[in-house]
Amino acid sequence: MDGYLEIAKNTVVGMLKAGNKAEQYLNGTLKPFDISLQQFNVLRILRGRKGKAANLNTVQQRMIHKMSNTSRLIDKLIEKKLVEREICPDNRRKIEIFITNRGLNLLDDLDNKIQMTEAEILKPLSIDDQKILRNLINKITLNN
Amino acid sequence: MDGYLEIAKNTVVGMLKAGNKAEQYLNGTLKPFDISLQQFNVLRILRGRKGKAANLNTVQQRMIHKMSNTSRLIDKLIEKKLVEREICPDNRRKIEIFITNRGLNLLDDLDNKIQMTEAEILKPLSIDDQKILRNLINKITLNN
DNA sequence: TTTATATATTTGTGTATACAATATTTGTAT
DNA sequence: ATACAAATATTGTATACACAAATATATAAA
Repeated sequence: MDGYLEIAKNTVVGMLKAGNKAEQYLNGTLKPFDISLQQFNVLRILRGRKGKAANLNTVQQRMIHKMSNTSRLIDKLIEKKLVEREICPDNRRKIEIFITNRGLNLLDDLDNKIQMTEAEILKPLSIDDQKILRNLINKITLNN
Repeated sequence: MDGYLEIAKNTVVGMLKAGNKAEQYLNGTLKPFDISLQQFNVLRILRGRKGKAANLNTVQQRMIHKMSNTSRLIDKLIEKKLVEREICPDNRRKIEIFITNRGLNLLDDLDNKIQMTEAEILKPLSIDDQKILRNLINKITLNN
């Protein structure tokens, strides 16, 4: 294997490892709150809509993990009373999902802790390196 | 949220997305061969040992995904006759795992396809950018 | 030698995930 | 209107996974 392919391989393996490490750390932070990273991200997506409803399709498109089963993930959040689901009156195929006050409060509690975890993950990098890394990664995930 | 924290957040989210994208692509390439990314990586680890045995502990440490259940993953590879397992004679607690010829042949078949997938994932980056990305990521995953 | 402790792997079990199949509603063409 | 296709979400099902508990072996201590 020549140099070019070797670099590509190492880069991709590194991406996998880095993503996995971030996931481990974040899940560790979330675990005491009995919530998974995917659930947390859905909550953040809903908070970002600032009261506006989101239908399942929209949520799915913005999710980090493109899992095929957002329905059941939402079910779990509903069980915990962190979100609510209604049938969209305009189009009864769709559903509308809202974050509850309880969900918002949970995110408030988590924000600091997640920030600390993010800082921990990126600790080996200077702020300038972080910017470079973010820009390179953004190029890769542009269409996702 | 101020700039610093925003950068960290975006960087971490980007890492998650990039890792996920890479995983999706690689799994897509592997799927026709009825093998998962984790199984593929174990096979590559074993090939890297060049005939030397690896015990389960060693494999687990080198795996990209630090799952707790390497036993059953090995079981799957044994079912497919891609690896073999023996009890270590020196220390009967340990097992020794080898890749079979069939496993090596499968890796041969896959090498080109995986390289093409890696190139596809990294297509948006120049080779210099790939090096920079790899170096930054390596700093993050140094202890993993 | 017996007991305790550490190491290495396997197994049990509940949950998560991927993928396909199935409703249900809407839009479109005949 | 009726039939057909598309969009949207849910459910079935097999597999994968995380985590803890159990098993088996080895090492150390009393």
